[in-house]
Amino acid sequence: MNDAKPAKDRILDAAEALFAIDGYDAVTLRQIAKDARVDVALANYHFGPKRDLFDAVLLRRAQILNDLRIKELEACEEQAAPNPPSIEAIIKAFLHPLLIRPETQGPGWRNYYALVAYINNSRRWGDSAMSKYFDPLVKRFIRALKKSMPQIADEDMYWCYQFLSGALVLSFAETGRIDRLSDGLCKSEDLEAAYERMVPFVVAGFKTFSKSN
Amino acid sequence: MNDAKPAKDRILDAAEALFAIDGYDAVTLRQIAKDARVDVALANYHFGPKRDLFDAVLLRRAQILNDLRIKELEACEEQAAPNPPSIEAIIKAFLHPLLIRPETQGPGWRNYYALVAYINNSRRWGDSAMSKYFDPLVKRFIRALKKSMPQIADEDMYWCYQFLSGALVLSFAETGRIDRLSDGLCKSEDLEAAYERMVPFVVAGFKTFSKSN
DNA sequence: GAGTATTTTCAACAAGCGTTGAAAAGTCAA
DNA sequence: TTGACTTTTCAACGCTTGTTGAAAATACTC
Repeated sequence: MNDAKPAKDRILDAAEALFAIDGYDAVTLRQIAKDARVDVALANYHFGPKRDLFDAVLLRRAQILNDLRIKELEACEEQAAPNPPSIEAIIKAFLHPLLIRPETQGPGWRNYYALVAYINNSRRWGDSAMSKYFDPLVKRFIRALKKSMPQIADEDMYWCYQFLSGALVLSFAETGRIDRLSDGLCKSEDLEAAYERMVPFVVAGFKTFSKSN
Repeated sequence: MNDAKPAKDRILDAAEALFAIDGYDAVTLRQIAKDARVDVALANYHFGPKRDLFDAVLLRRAQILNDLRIKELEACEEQAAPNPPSIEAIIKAFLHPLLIRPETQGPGWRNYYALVAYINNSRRWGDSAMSKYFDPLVKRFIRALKKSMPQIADEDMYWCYQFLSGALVLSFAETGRIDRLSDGLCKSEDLEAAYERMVPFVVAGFKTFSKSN
């Protein structure tokens, strides 16, 4: 909510923060406009109807995140060449860019992750703009994983990714659930803690299916 | 939508189906009433305000499901006594009752799972009626897991449950994502397929942290 | 079958919604 | 300073929302 930012960005920021908590329908353009210190009509002027504003919020960060992921994947592939990289290296390339770093700073990214959780777990937004945007990236990672696990059955691979996706998306949404369950011992905001444990957890899961039987 | 059912149940069924797809705010009482073939005002008469109807939908099945889970957990504990049960047995006791069985038949349960995904991944509904209802059960399972993994650190245990929760909830929500990613090879509706793979996946994940280091 | 309770419908309320067209303010080049 | 263009505000539109109080219909008891 920086005054220096142009109104268009302030609208995106406000929309992102509100959508992240309450979802699409509970948020009104008037709330967004108020938080952005802007008239209601301006959102429509810049982004068109409400649904298009929602898509704009989603797409703003998708490119940045996926570029980072692809870069890390290619780096670990080059490093391991001519062999395929380890499963762990691929999983890390997928998860590591989500950690808040110089490239991905500020509360906006955290709100964005909550929004991804909202989309990912919904039946309604399955074919939203973001899903279309993420699918190619995910397929790219699954191809890489298959090279490192030639014995795995295709069905097993897709289900394993589903589990990874569910674990990841819930953990980065910062719902506060783990704080409540653990009586404050674990913190939802501690994405590093989630990352450190998620890597060995899902790598072990994938490896269960990479062994021949 | 059986005519034989009392109107109160028809309202709950219709609300469940609509909330499962579109979430709380996108659904109107008029849609619910229409699907239940009932006047709008009747929902308010039976359940009070909209929010209370939502809670009623959530709580209707929570008790049934959690009773089944506790029963399976106690059964496997008895069978293993005086030793603690295996991790796999505990995980199965947690997951197995979710499969559609004589006790849990019909589309209502599938809609309910989608609703759980909606709640579980949201910041907004963290302290909803359902969360309060599920927490004691989850704590009971975590206690059981700790007995079977005395070496595990508490933080690791909670994060592992978080991953389990995310994987489970996404997979049973039947979002259609895996169908799209796998070009139809995997089916969201195939909860048995999800279950069969989820058990070894998360058991391997938990075991990563049960070994001393 | 009269009379009481419960359930269901009807009609309407105030409030808030997304959207829009025209007016105002601001920006910038010549 | 003018004039063209973009950005922002203003005021209002038609519509839908959740909720409500009274009337009608149904169910139940004696």
